[in-house]
Amino acid sequence: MREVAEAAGVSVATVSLVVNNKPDARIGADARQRVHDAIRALGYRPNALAKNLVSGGSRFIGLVTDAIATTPFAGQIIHGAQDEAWKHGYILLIANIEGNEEAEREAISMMLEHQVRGVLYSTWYHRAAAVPAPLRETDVVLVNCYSPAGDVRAVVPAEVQGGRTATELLLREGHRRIAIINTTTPSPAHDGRLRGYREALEAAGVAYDPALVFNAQPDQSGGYDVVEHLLAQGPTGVFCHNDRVAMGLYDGLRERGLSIPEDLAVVGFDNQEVIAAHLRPPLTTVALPHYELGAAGVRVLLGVEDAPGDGRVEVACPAVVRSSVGPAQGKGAVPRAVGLRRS
Amino acid sequence: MREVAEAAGVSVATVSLVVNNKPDARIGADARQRVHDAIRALGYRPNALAKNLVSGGSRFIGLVTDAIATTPFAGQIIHGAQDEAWKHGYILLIANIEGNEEAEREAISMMLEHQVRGVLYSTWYHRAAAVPAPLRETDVVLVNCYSPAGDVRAVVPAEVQGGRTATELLLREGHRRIAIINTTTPSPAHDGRLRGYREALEAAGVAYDPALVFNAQPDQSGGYDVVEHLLAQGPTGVFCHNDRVAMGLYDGLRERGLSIPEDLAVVGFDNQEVIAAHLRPPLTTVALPHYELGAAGVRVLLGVEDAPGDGRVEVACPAVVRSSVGPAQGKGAVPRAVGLRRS
DNA sequence: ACGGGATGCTAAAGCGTTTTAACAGATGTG
DNA sequence: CACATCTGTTAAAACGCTTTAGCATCCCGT
Repeated sequence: MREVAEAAGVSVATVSLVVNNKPDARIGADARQRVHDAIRALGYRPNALAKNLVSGGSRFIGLVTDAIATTPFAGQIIHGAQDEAWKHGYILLIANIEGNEEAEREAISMMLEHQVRGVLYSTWYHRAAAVPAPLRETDVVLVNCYSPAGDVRAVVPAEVQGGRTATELLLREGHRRIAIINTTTPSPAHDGRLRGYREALEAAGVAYDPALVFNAQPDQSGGYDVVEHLLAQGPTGVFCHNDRVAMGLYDGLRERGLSIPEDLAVVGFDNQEVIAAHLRPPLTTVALPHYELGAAGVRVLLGVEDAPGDGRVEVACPAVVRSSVGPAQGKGAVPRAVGLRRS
Repeated sequence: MREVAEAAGVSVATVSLVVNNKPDARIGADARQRVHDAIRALGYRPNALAKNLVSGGSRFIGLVTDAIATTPFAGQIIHGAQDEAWKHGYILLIANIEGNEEAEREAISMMLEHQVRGVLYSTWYHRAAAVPAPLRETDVVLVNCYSPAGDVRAVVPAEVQGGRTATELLLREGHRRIAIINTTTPSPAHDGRLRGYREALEAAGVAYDPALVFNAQPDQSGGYDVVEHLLAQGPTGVFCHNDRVAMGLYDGLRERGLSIPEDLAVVGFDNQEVIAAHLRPPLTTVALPHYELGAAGVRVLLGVEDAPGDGRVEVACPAVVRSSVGPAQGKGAVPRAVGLRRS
């Protein structure tokens, strides 16, 4: 910068003024021009480090994730956060602490030392999370998790709305005997989606039948193993806890010569691209809004979007309609294959 | 820091010396203790920004990716890079430019302005890439892509070794009539894997039969659509360009009542967890070492691991054995289902 | 008792910016 | 023509730290 100043025959103060294009700076057109020329000639780049030092704060936002690795989802949270941060002139500092307490401490320290504007603390599946104490020193917002004490702002998926949406996908095609394959353990997803399921049923005037509620491991084998019991209840539609369960279900159904959606309409959850979009038939599902979660996280952090009174913002889980749901046929009992195709 | 100095009754210089634990600094035990106490009492944290300013460089490594979004893979590259960077005391600055030229320019500028130690430029699939000019101002290493001019260090997957490995997986179970379902367009993956396939065949003394080489869209539908032609050639094993093609193949085979691996042994490529691990039967495949690519990228950048003469390091693609490959049975023609199961 | 080497600590410069107060010169005003 | 105002520019302090040269002390050997 000093060099630029010399080359342009002005002071560094002037250079700073023109570089930052200060609105109330009175700089002559010619001087301004000379500075620009000098900058170009010398290939000058401002030093962001110094800039931050003097301004007292940085344009960094920290993102700590508990398992960027384990799941394709984490990538979307990062992506959403990164896009949104970028939009506001911020840069993401990411740290991924694979459940390692010490790594977590270090990561947080390093972020604090870099004077981050704030940090996003995210988990790869929706759950309660304890906010590490040092984080209290800065602004924090929880992403895809929440503090049971409710004392920290959080951005989470709207599980009950998602459950409702999934169920409505079936209801609106005339299905009345709708099963749900839930997970085995309580969690925001387990409880919320079940609640949404019941709400949708009630709103549609369909009685809730506990016999139609199944619990299974939330993966392919879980979906595969539950088929027998499921079929025994004669549903015409089923809402699976996630796409992988649906994938297992597809296999089980296929082995029995049953076809989707004719014999059984199935709705998944998560919208895990690789699976959902490419199953045969493509799976109708409800998306977990990971990208939005990340983006909303930085908005809340930056105060662009503000959280309601309780500091908890729920992001909608939108329906993704593909081809695994068709109109309800006949009723009860194990349905048989009938014509009527949907594209 | 000044406050700490006052509280401890020493100068800031002393505090600095203590904090950084300088080896050749002569500080009395008592003064050292007082400084530590003061630090604890005041909850002091060094300001990394200032530290970087004075040291002239930062502990940042930039990572620019072309599509963190599009694929679960990118996440692994980030993860590997982040872990390795962390290990060496570096922090990742990530920017994701969805093919947007301007975003790319800005991202690079911002990294340069932050005095990054260097940058990793990565693509989500293995291909040739042009290095943006401004990047020449710093250290760059290409990850999962390469500069055709060969003037920039690059870390890429070992496609031909991968192709060889995949083929050997089949060969070693006695298969001799092995088909390959490749992509339709030339690319490092297309060419390299085919070459590996031929090398493996040759090494095993099996004649190369062009009729066994198929080209298909590299996704489920591609795999599904090619089944007919494939079966017409009566292979006992097939090497698919990727796991999604294998997934489509599974569907086509199942519809024809054929079973895997008894009627046809199949090997995938990529090791896309969600698919490979959960297909029925679980898919034997060859992994694309994304995590390693990211990690090796920072190692090369930091000079911890040095690239060979041509500046190109190839990372091995390891076999991931699951259950879709069994011993070869009978020979030629469309095989019929036979007992012999593998778990 | 005295010079010399350790030992313990500090003053001050410097890193690359931003920002504020102030100055010199030009221009307008009464 | 003297004064107030603008206009264009700059000097200098500040941001929080590192680092080097140097200043006192103190201890030791003689």
